[in-house]
Amino acid sequence: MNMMQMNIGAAARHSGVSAKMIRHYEEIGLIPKAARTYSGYRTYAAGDVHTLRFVRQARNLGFSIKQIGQLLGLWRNQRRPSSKVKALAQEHMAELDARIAEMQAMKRTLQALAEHCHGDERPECPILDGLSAARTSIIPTAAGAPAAGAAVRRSSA
Amino acid sequence: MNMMQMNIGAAARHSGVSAKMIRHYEEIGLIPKAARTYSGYRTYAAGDVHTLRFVRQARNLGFSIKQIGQLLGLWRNQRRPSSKVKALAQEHMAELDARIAEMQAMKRTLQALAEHCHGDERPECPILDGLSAARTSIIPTAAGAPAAGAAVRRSSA
DNA sequence: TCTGCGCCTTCCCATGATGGCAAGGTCAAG
DNA sequence: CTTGACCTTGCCATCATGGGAAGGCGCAGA
Repeated sequence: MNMMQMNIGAAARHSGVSAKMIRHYEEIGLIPKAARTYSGYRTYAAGDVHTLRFVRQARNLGFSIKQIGQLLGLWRNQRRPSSKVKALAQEHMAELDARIAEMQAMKRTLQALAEHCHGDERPECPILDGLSAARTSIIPTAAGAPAAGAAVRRSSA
Repeated sequence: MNMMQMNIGAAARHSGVSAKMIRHYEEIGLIPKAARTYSGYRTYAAGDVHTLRFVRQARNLGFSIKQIGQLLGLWRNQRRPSSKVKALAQEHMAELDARIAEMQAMKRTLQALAEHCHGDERPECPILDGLSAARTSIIPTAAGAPAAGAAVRRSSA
């Protein structure tokens, strides 16, 4: 048995990246096209799985696909300056900070409204009052955030 | 002039919700279908704009469209128990906390890796080393988070 | 050898919230 | 009437991911 070559399912299991996403990453050019068996099956070697693991780790840290593409380029480049990698990481950390700050601002506002809500059978509710208030006061512009319309919203669940 | 009735553009300006999104909200049933002029233009009264403002404030606090639908229902229901509103708010705050914790975990891991990166012209880089490490250690499962594959990712910006 | 099961392939659709563009109708002012 | 601003609908794109269908491949057991 040749453990050095595996099908996409095994590569998915070994890398933690779903087969679905492996195909997707290949399609968008994030990773090189996989070798194929004569009948069309994609085959992966240990090195390919290593790359996939790298991608997954980067996703776990919240890097975008675009950023991961850059990271992969640096990873493969033996003559990269580590300053470029660090810059990429710091840029991403700044994004994280901005999003964290934005969500914390939401949380604070919500908390303030909820604190005064009795939360009983009566209809009076400062939360609804706050939401229907004319003022734009709500959301005090999270420090250096993407202004009005943007916002963070959903994840994936 | 009848300030009580306006076209979608004016409603957008007065509510802070784009015309595009107003149509979208109507289409998905979040808000009732707007009245139309005989030639097909949507018309909005002050009350409609108030509703739109409510929706925007809720979006600004990060509520999902689904949750906003529930909030609107409670808002319109004069016999709502404030406990339901509060529960909705607290549920959302918990989601926010989870996402904040997840991103903070990413930030911490990234920070730890970056701290040891020289960030100069040399290729050695603990950040890349960390990403290519075999360990799954990266991302210490943010408290009560959507496990492995999920994660928070992008906003909009 | 036939059968069946599990894996693989591609292709299309959906999510959530939003923006953009295009083709065409409407309206008010000049 | 023309012009320009505004409206209409409809389709496409984003970002990362999952779901499912329809059909091919490969191996093992009867």
